[in-house]
Amino acid sequence: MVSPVPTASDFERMLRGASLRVTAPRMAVLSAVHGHPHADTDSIIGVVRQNLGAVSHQAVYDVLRALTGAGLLRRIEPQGSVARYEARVGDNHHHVVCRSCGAIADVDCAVGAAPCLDASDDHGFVIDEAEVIYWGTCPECTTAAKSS
Amino acid sequence: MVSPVPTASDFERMLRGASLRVTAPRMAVLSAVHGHPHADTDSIIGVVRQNLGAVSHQAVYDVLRALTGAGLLRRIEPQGSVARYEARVGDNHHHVVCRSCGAIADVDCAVGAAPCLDASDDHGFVIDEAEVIYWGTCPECTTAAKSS
DNA sequence: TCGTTAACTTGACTCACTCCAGAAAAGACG
DNA sequence: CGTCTTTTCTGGAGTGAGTCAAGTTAACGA
Repeated sequence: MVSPVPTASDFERMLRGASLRVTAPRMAVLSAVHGHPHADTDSIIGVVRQNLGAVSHQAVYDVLRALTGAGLLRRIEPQGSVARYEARVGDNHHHVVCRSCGAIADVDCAVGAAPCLDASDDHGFVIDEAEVIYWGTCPECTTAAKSS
Repeated sequence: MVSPVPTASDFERMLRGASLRVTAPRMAVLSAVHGHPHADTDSIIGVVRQNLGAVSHQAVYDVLRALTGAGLLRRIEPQGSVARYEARVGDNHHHVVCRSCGAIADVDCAVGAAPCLDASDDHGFVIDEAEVIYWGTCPECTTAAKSS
């Protein structure tokens, strides 16, 4: 794992490690996602443009797909929400989603280290990943609901 | 639980039980979803039209939403797929999705009865449901990959 | 420095899904 | 059974995330 706040050269190293060309849009996207976990594509475009000026939305979509494919980012899309991206990859962690405000938080896996990778092995599928989404209410919304 | 192959009167009972009016489109949608688990909206529209003749897509969307809200259907939408509906509700079960062909199968929960409802209780969220999606390769695609 | 090839720009387009207003049907009540 | 109220259905237009395609630009290895 790189340092908690990766620098430009960290990003560059990541890109080269994945045999991807190092370009300004890619650096900016990588940085934006590291700085704004669980951001949707639109927010990322916003952040990237703040840093770089004009970047086409298409470029951001391409970069996000390339980085996701290379394993540098992870794409999550809870029901009823648009696609979101996060930079925490490689560790098997999951998410809690607030039903009322859509907030997302990371949760480490409950059942040990590589926990939920065993289904009751049905149907002959070869399972390589288990994705868990917890649905609930975040502290803010819980408080708001109580006081009403 | 009703019989494995619910009849029209079962559907009617379900609708009335949910204080929903009994209409032909609703019956047809309910029957279509029971007969085609994990079908997407478009397929459902197709099946409904085969049985009823002309039905607006809007009606089907409305019905699906009403039935989902009433708890008679469950909506699932794995990443990269459009919304799908299934009739198995009430029991906490999960899904395996094939990465290559998108096939979906039901899986009972691995870790006991109401299993994964405990996250490592982070962030003060009040969790009411855990949704698990297993990603992997279905038997057909596994075979196809091996023989290539 | 040059050529190759991947990456970016622009702009049109697709497709699932939603919104709206009016017409029709279902259920309740006398 | 007939009328009234409420809910649902129809048809058509609209929205918005995401994609496709063609052409230009820039990264990087030789």
